[in-house]
Amino acid sequence: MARNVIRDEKVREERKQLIMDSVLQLIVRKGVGSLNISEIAKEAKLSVGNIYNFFKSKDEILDEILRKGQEEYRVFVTKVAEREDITPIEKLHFICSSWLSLKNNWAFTMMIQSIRMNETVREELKTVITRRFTQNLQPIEKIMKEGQEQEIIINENPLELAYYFVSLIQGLTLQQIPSNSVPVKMNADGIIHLFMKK
Amino acid sequence: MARNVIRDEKVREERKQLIMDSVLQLIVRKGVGSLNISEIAKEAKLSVGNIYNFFKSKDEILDEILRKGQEEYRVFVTKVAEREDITPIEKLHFICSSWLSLKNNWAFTMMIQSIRMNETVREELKTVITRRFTQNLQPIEKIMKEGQEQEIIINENPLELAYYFVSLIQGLTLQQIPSNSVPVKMNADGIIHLFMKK
Amino acid sequence: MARNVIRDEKVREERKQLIMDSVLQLIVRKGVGSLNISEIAKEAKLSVGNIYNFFKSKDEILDEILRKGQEEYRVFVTKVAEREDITPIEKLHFICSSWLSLKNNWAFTMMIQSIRMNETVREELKTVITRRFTQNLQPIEKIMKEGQEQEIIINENPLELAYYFVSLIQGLTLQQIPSNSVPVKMNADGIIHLFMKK
Amino acid sequence: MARNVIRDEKVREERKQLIMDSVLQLIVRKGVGSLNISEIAKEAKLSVGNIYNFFKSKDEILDEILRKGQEEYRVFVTKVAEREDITPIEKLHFICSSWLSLKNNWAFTMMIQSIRMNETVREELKTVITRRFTQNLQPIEKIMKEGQEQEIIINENPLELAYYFVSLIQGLTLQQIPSNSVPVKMNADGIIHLFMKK
DNA sequence: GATGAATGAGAATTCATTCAT
DNA sequence: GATGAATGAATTCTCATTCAT
Repeated sequence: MARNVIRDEKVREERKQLIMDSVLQLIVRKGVGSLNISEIAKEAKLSVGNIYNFFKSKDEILDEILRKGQEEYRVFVTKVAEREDITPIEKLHFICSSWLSLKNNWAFTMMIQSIRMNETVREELKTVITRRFTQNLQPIEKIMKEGQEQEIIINENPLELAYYFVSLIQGLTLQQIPSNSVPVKMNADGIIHLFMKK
Repeated sequence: MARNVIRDEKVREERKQLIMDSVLQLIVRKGVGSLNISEIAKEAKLSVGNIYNFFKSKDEILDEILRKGQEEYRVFVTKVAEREDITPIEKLHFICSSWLSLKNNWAFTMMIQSIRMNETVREELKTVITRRFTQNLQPIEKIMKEGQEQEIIINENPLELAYYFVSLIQGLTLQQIPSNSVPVKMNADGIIHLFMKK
Repeated sequence: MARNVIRDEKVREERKQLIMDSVLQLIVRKGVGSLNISEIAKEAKLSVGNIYNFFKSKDEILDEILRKGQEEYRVFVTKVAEREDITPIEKLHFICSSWLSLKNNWAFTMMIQSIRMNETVREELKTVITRRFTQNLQPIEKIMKEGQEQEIIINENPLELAYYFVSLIQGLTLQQIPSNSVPVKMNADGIIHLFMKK
Repeated sequence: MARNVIRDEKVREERKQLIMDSVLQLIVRKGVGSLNISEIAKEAKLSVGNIYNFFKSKDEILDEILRKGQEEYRVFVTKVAEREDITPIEKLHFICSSWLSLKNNWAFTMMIQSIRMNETVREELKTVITRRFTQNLQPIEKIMKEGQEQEIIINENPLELAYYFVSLIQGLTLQQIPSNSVPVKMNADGIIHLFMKK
C-alpha cells in the first residue's frame, strides 16, 4: 500500500522537533554535561538507534537547535524592531521580558555558550554562531537609534548599546540556573532604565 | 638529616599552582571541552600519576581553581570598594577594566559557567559557587550605594545594580572567545555610563 | 482476475537480479567493506524493507551471487573446454582474456576472497565455495591434458597446472583495484606462454 | 624511584609486538572479519583500553603490521636477489618455498588483500601498499634478468615475469585457508618450472 | 615523589533485521 | 509488494583513576 508522503514528511518533522525539544528539556533538568544520546533517546522515548534515522550525529542535533533558535530570535526581534505602534522603550521591554520569562531561552543560552566554550574542533560552527549573534544585534541597534532620535535613549554608539543590552540579558540568563539561581530579583524595568536618559 | 618541612610544603604549593595554571592555559588554548588529565599533565610537564599526588581528583583541581579565583576576586573587589582616595565611578572603572583586560578572567569565567552548566552530580559545588558569587556582589553594592549618596549613580536598588553590573561584565566576557570574538568594541567608559545619572 | 503467475515470477527474478547487480556495482565503486543493506537499497532504488521481500538476509544475497557466478563460470569454462574448433592454447587464451577484461570479474573475485577471509560463522558456505572452485578446475585440467597430448603444454600434473593457471589469474585480478592498480601491464599471451613448451 | 628508561622502551616495543602478533594469530584462527579490538585485547591478554596506550587506533595497528611485513619482505627478497652463491633458480625456489611455508604469510596476504578490498576511506593507505608492492617487484625482476642472461629463464619482459611470479604465489596463498584449503598439492618446483626454458 | 601502563565503565555510531501501515 | 521508522546488539574509542615499580 502506498504511503501518504505528505503525512510521512510531517511525522518526520514532528519526530525531529520532539528530539530537539527533548534536548532542551534535558538541559533544563540535568545540565549540558549530561547530554548524551542514550539520555536524549530516553527523554524522547525513542531507541538510541532511531535517533540516527533523523539526525546524522549528535552534533547535527545541536547545530539544528541553535540554527532554529537563532533564526526564531532573529525573526522575533526584527518584527519587534519594525513595529510602529509602540515606543522604543516598550520594544526593549518586550524583548527583555519575553527573553527572561522563557525556560527554553535559558537552556538555549546555555547551549550556545557551552558550544562556544567546549568545542575544539568545530571552529566553523562557532564562527557561524558568532556571525548570527552579530547580525541579530542589528534590530536592537535600530531600536536604540530610534530611541536616540526621540531623545529617550542615552547617546552612545547604538551598536555598542545593543551589544551591552544583549550581553547583559545573556549574563543574567546564565545566572538563572534552575536549582541554584542567584537570589537577586531582576526586572525588565530596571534593566531598560540603564539605557534611558534620566 | 631531617627534611625541611616548610620548604617541602612550599614546593608542594608551587606544584599545585603550576597544575592550576596549566588548566587555565589549556582552557584558553583548547576550550573547556578538551580538559582531561593527560592533557593537563602534558601542559604541566608532569606525569599523569603524579597529578594525583597533589590533587585527589580532577574535580578537586577545578574546585580549587574556582575557590582561589573567587577568593582573589573577593579580596580585590573588597579592597577597591574600601578605598577612600578615588570616587565610586573610578572604582567601577577600575574593576571593569581590570576584569576585561585579563586573559585568565575569560578562562575563569568560562570555567565557572561551564561547571554551573555541566555538572549533574555535584550540586553542592554549584551551590558554593553561587553563594560566593552572591557574596561578592556586596562590595559592588557598597560602591553603588556610595555613588548614589553622591548622586552620581542612578537610583535603583543598589544590589540589583551590582547584579546587573557583574552580569553585564560576565556576559561581555563570554563573547570574547579568543578565535571568534564579536566584532564590536567595548569600553569601560561606555559600560559605566549606563549606571550614571545623566 | 487471476494473476499471471508466470509473469509475476519473471518480475520477481528481474528484481532479484537487479539487487545482485547493484551489489557488484557497489563493490566496484566502494569496496567490499561498505556493503550494507541501505546502500544496496539505494543503489537498486528499492526500499530497505523491500529487499527482504526477495532475499531472506544479506548473506543470502551474497550466497546467491556467488552461486550464480561460479555456476556461470562453470558453464562458460566447460563449453570452452569442449570446443573442437580451436586449439587448447586458444582455449586458454579465450578464458584468460575474457576473465581479465570484465569489470564484474574483479568485483566477483573480491567477493569470493572476502567471504573466504571474513566469515567466521558460515563455515559451510566457505566449504561450498571451495568445493565449487575445485570442481571448476576440471575443465581447465582437461584443456591442459589436451595440450599435453598435442605436446604444446609442459609436462606437469595437469590438475596442478590448472590450479596454477587459475590462481595466477585470480592473483592478477586482485591487483587490479580500480583506483590503485599496479602499474605493470599484463597480457594473456605472456601468461599462457608460461604454460607452453618452448 | 627513577624508572629504567631503556628497559621501559623495550617493554613497550614488546607490548606492541605482542599486539601485532595477536592480530595475525586471530586472523589465522578466526579470519579477517572477526578482527575487533575486544578480540585483539583478549588474544593479547590486555584490557581494551590498554591497547590504546600503544596504538592510536585499530587502523594504526593494521598499518604497522603491513608496514613491518612489507619491509621485512623487502629486506628478505633483496638479500636473496643479491646472493652470489646460488643460481637464480635456487633464488626463486628459496623465495617461493619460504613464502608458502609460513603460516603468518597467509594471514599477512589476507590482511593486505582485505585492506585493499575493504577500505573506502583510507585511499592513501591503499596507495602506499600498492607502491611498496610495486617496489618489492624489483628484486624479483633482477633475479629474472639474471636468469635470462644465463638462458635459464624464458624471454619475456622481466618485470612482467616478476609480476606474474608474485601474483601466482599470492593467488595460491589465498587458496590456503586453514580450514578449507583446496585439495591440490602445490610445490615450488612446479611453480618455478613455469618460468624456465625447457 | 615520579612514572606511565592497566583497567573498565561509558560515549557515539553503525547496521541487519523486523514490523506497522 | 512497498516503505522507512524502530530496535538493540556490536564496535571503536576516551578517560578518570589506580597501582606496581
